[in-house]
Amino acid sequence: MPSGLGCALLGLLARGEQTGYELSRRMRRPVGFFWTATHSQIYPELARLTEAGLIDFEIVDGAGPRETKRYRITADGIAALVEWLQLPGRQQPVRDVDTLRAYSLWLLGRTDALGVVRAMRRRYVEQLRVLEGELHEIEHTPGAHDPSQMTFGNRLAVESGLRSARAGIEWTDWMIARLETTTGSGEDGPGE
Amino acid sequence: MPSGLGCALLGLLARGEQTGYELSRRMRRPVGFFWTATHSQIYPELARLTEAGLIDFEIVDGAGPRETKRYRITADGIAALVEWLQLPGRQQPVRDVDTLRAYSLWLLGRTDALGVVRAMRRRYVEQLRVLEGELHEIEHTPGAHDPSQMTFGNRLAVESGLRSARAGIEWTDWMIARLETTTGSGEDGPGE
DNA sequence: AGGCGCATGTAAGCCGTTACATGATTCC
DNA sequence: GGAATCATGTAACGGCTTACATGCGCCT
Repeated sequence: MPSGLGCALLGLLARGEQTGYELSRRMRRPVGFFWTATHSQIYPELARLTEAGLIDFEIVDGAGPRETKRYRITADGIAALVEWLQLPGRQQPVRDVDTLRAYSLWLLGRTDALGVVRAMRRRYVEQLRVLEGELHEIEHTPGAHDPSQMTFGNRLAVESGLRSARAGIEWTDWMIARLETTTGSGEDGPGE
Repeated sequence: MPSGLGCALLGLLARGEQTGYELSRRMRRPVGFFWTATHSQIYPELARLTEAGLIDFEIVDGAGPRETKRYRITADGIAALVEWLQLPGRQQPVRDVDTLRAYSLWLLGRTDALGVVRAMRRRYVEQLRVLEGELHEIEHTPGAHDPSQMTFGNRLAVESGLRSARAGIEWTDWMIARLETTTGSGEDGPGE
């Protein structure tokens, strides 16, 4: 069974043939909204998937010191991806830096804490803006409403990101309201 | 500057003295809601933080083949944590398995896709239930409304998790509605 | 007698980040 | 002439997971 990155690459190649370079660009956008990887991870992973028979490639002529390879997913690759989709969902490890920061935010004075939270909010707002642009593009492409078309998969992923970004904005707004209105012990920060 | 795990441990020790074992339990719950780590990661990290002077320990007598150490955060440790809190928020790497799956969900027939999405929904509902229990506990402890008390930090983290879980439920509900109502090409799955 | 909780560590291997390395073509 | 894009790889290092390893005290 391929790794998370392997399945991300299979998911991209299920949409059509692509070179390693094209895959690494698509891993930045749009896949980067929910899974990140750089080319130094992608090229070795493509070699592993090839060895496992889940993808293959043909050499085309390109502009570099090395051969340009155009990758394709194989029937075995499609089967592995479909099998992975249906695996019973084990609890995925969570690593949320913003929440980790919030957990220790009581150590900061009110002014500094507000600064940190407002900076977080700005990032969520920016992310929402970008994803709304993506959704706008997707909604005008054919197949976005047909569950058997790949565009539908793009739409599902964007809808997930939108809801995460909105949840982040609501959360930071809630924190800002708490920090602005509560008086606590009447001081600006932990007692000193 | 300590790693993410290092800052999680500093955040726990800022709340009071603890042994490595106690820290590893607290990393499962409640910190596990937003940052996961096992004891095999925690013990080496505690050694690194000790060497950096951010924490120290005293040996107490315990029940094992090795000495039991009770860790404390130092003044340098508090300073490092406060500095980390205020770092400009660089874009954090995202790795969301559920969204990655949704991205390839168009490969499955409608029935199978619904099964996958309903299983995801069940996990979000369960997580929401657990976090609502946490919130109930926290709200009855003193300091939960005072931004300078550590209980306030606990509350911020739980509020983050609650919003994520609710966003997940909304997202899966939206997908379920789409999969149930749309007819697409009139078939159950990609054309074969 | 066996299992669970307390308590601490090491080792192997994979995953991920950052930096190093090369070289053609195209655009400014 | 220089920067960006196309195109592919390797190396070093640190993070993370899984498994191995030990041993006391308490409860059933």
